[in-house]
Amino acid sequence: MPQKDPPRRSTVRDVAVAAGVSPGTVSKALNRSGQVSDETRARIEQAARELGFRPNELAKSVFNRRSFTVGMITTDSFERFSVPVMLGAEDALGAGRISVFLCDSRDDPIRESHYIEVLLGRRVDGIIVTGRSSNPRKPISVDASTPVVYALTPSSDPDDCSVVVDDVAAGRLAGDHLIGLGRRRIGHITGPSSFDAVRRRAQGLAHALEEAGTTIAGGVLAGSWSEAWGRQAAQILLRSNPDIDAIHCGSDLIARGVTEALRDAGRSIPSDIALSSTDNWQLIAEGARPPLTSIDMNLSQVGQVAAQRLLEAIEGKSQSGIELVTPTLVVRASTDGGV
Amino acid sequence: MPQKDPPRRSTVRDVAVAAGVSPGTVSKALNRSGQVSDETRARIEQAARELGFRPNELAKSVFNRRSFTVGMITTDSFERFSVPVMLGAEDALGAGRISVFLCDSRDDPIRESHYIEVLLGRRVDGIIVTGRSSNPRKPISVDASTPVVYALTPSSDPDDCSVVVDDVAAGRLAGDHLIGLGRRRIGHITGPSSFDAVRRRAQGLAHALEEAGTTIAGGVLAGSWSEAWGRQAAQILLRSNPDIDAIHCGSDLIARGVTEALRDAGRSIPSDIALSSTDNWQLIAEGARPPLTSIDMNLSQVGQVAAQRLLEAIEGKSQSGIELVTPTLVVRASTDGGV
DNA sequence: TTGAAAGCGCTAACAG
DNA sequence: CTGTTAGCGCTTTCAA
Repeated sequence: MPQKDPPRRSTVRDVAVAAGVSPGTVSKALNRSGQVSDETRARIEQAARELGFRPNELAKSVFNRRSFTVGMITTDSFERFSVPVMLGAEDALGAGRISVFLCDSRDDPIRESHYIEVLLGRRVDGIIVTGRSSNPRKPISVDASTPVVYALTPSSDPDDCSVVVDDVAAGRLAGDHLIGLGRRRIGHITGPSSFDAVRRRAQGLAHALEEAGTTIAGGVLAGSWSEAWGRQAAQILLRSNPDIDAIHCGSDLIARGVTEALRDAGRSIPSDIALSSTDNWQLIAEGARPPLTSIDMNLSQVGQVAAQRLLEAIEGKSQSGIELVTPTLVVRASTDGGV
Repeated sequence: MPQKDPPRRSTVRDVAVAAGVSPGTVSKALNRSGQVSDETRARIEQAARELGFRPNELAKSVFNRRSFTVGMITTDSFERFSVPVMLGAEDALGAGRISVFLCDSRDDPIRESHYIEVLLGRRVDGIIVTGRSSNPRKPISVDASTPVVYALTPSSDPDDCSVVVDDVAAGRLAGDHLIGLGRRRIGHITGPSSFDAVRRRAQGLAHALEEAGTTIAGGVLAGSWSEAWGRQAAQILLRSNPDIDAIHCGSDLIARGVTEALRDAGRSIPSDIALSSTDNWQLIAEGARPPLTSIDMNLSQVGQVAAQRLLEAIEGKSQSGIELVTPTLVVRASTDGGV
């Protein structure tokens, strides 16, 4: 009879003896299953309260073969992008009384597979995989009975279920907005062209401009995600296309750099040049001079939808393919001189 | 005989029949406990591999009364501050093969106590509570057998174990640095004085200046954590103390605002005015013109130490009181004209 | 060296 | 309405 040193908490049996009934009856009373007389139930609940009884969910899980637990693996240390996704997912899952295991793989395949082993050992009901970039990734390998949903970073296997941001729509949204303001000579300064997101956003922007009979002024200026690149690219653009009347940026940080270069060049925002960007990173967008109009990628919605799909898959109704979440335009002073 | 629909994975018993031995022997062989002949062990491992057997940690936990799982509760949605703490903790715990449950209470007491219930039900071995501010908080209520460590935001009960950043040292570090550069007329622009961190940092700065025979020029300018306040306060300071030769800021964002105001005023950094700040938020500090010297609060170390203390408490060696983590100075161009 | 049996904490089936 | 029994998956005495 092994007796361990860890804390011995009160059990169903303890409650049973305290209430003078059998363990089975305690279970029924506390779970409102089966038929128990009000009088007995009251006595049991009383005893449970006095003993500070809290049912052991682990034991239930063993019995139910269901842990009400999911794993969330990120490759990017939950930086700016995956945090909102993760919170959205946690939110949606919490409502279904499911807890989330946090795993930061740091983009290391060894760590990642280690985490997968651990999660499977803990019998998670499913796994959400998230990352930074929207470039597809190799699917993780788990036994077929554990559902997996990819968020933000899709799986390269089209049979998997992925939920990502609609980058084309993001570009188009910005384009339509600037066009709607009457601008026609619109530049685009963005991140490295190795990112699918960069290419798709540019594509969406180009489509919007095409419909208005124009093209991206100066072409797509792809560089890095930094403020420094924003400053530099803005200078290039002002030199090549001095008559430009709007610029759309691939990130808020880039846009910050652009605001500075424009100020240095004596161009005012938005009257001379309207400026929009992507991410809607509040602290950055609102702190800029002027505050930035930005495309919100609705990352927490990505997380919520991913969680939703995972729940469905756990229930046996699994989807496959890539689901797109639509971004939203947030207008601020950098395109809105009116207010 | 309840037969559930959830996936039936292979069990010790399955491996046992496949290998033609008893379950007990499988357990011994796989855990390298007890004595098993090499030949039998090989056969068992072979069978386990073929069946894709993975031990059910939940069942082990029930037996061991130890889940190798901890809960992490944050009040601030894992924003900029608690993310590094959480990652540091996850790192330290992962090494001990402990998984982390993520709980975002959003500063809502109802949600918080709900999460605590859930965590205790899942029989976590311990709980880490973290938040945004360094102001003490009311301790969470759990049964005495579940250890709790507070990170970043200390418990108001001195008998609890808390791990926080040393704000006084942060202020002193900045002061010593600026003094070391030969500056003597040093201003301080910081966040709301309702934050303990704000008051303690100012205090540390003041001490450093005192030792050099000076005081904070213009007094402590306490406002908000925004860039806008940084801009505004810098203007105030330039007016009241035009001969100022250094400014220390309570956050990188505030410092960003200050850089702009100084540029507008035609003061150059660092030759006219040296500028230092707090947080070392890399993206922000490095993107500034010039890049900002900043005090790194070593948040991930806070998380690591908290995890360490929690592990000790789980082993029965619990500490109490507040432990301070020392910040680090990161020098960049805003105080270093030399390079 | 191996197997049989009992138990971790909980629940469901079946009697009474 | 309540108690008994068996079993979730695993481990650990204790015999053989």
